[in-house]
Amino acid sequence: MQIRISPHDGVPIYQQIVNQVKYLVASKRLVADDEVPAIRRLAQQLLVNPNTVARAYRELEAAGVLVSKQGSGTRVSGNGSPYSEEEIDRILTERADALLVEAEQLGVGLDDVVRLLKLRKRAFDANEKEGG
Amino acid sequence: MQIRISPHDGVPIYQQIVNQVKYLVASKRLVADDEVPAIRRLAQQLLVNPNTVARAYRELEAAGVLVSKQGSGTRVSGNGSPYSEEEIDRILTERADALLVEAEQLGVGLDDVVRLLKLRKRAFDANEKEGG
DNA sequence: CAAAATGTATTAATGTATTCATACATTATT
DNA sequence: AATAATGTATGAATACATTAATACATTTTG
Repeated sequence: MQIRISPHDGVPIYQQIVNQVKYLVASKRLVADDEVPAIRRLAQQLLVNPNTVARAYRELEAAGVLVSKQGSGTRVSGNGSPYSEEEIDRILTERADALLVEAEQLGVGLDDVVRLLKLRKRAFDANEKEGG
Repeated sequence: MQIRISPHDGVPIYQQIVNQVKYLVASKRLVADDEVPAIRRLAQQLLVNPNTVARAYRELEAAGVLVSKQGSGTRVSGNGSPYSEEEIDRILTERADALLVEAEQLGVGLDDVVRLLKLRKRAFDANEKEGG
């Protein structure tokens, strides 16, 4: 699994792992039932303590991205997120508000924000079949 | 100044103050040259240590939102953000990507995200003349 | 059944962030 | 000038987050 961490980036290692796995799933590089590396194996690959990877996997499981089974391994979840419609709306509204305030503060209008969002979405989708 | 903090919300007090002042400015409840409460006064109002408010004001000054002058007071800045076009683009791109990954993860498509964003923007603008 | 691989749980060590106590410097006010 | 108001700076106490060390439980594999 292609993951790169920056040990002194300010953002915690386990969080970097979470973000990148989410990205891999969102961009279809990882799909349902794909197996992810064993905790100890990824830990060795990243030169990091196994507990750090375990924590990342645990959070990803809580987010509905992965499913772990003791003795067996960890795989990409087939189901969607474990959140209710209401929770999803609350989460996204919160993020949307933060983005709007930030943009306003930086002098960027709604139209430009929407434009940027669509641009990034395209860049995102373009990556679906590449890489590996 | 209407600010409410939740001391044990998980998010730091100084950060809550920063967020809310940014919100007040973004929604035009505070405009250029408006004076904000003195550090000690807001601290007393919020039942918080003056240094906590001082830190919030310091960060807001670094973000170009406020301007402090020793002995005089603190006011809303007239100028825009202190960031270059390049930095603004980098900041917003980062946030946009995070939002897209989150939405994808939650099973929400681009169209719905854009719809939500426009909805929130309207709710935002509707508040410009109210409150106080 | 035994061994090896996997995830899980508990506790401790360490680093970082947050808040506070206190003193200082500058400006406005009288 | 004196006083009071303001923001600024420094160091310590405390709390929190992150990572690590170690042991445990479950499942697979032979």
